[in-house]
Amino acid sequence: MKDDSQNNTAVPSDPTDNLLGYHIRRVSVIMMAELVKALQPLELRPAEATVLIEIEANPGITQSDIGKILNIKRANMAPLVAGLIERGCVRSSRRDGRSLALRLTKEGRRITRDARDAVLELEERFFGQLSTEDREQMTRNLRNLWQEN
Amino acid sequence: MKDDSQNNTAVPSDPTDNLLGYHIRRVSVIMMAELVKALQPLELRPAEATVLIEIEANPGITQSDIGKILNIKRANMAPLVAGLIERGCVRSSRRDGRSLALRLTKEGRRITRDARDAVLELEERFFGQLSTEDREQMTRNLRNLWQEN
DNA sequence: TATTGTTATACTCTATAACTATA
DNA sequence: TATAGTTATAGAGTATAACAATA
Repeated sequence: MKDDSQNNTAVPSDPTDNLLGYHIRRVSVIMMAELVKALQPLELRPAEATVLIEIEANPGITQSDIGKILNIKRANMAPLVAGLIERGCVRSSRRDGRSLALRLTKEGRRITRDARDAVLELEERFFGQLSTEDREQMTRNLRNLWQEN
Repeated sequence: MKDDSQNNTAVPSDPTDNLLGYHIRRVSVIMMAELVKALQPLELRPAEATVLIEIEANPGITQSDIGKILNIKRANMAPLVAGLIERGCVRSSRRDGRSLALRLTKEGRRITRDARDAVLELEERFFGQLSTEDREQMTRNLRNLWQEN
């Protein structure tokens, strides 16, 4: 009944319909655009917000370790962190002669709380329609996929 | 037993662990990089391959309609299609004074077949570890998410 | 020798604006 | 007036290379 191999209606065929990768990409693009908008009032970009949240959860973490965790290159971490320091959100101290340990300032904690609220609100708005089971299963599967590849 | 709210081990906490959006993003980035590599031998970029596959499935489709379906702006479709025509993969004919109807050439059909093979091979390599049920459920959920947002 | 941080820079992708021609 | 296509261009994100300082 659902066989449309001899489909002669005017409905255009959609060769991407069964490609999981295609749908991941489309969701990712829309979601990132929404995230940019959600963080705009805080004057934070997604990478900056994620770095702040990572520092908050791991005070004293090294700049290079954050880059490794979040897959941000050293060369791109430098100006990003410099901006956060200049804005008074982060302070850095020498861990040894090379590494910089990062911590949030009071202002940094405030803006990080707002950023996390914005992220969680977007998560709910975007994925709230999914059942808890579907959501947990997708989270588990996707986490495994990127951590293994 | 699994409560680590009083965790005092050296394992760094991971504030992104439960964020579905974060995992979608990480998977998307890795997957797109793999797709770029998989299409490199054909000298196609992901957008070009997707456009070819769309034309193959809908011969005579309009350049602007492809852009609408794949979310590619007119201004970016123009040089993309021009390149495919110059390479002898696509031919365009006037549908009316404004619109261009696109079709694959013989060479275009060959390279499109190779591109689709590469895409499907990557899908299997990347998502093959998922159970059929999980894969279908993710596909369904993600398709709904981007088509509704 | 390898690692950390920094700077400069190039490349890709995507977005906007302006224009022509046609519906 | 709105749509289709084109061109030029700007911006964001990410990549590489080279360098200094330190382990």
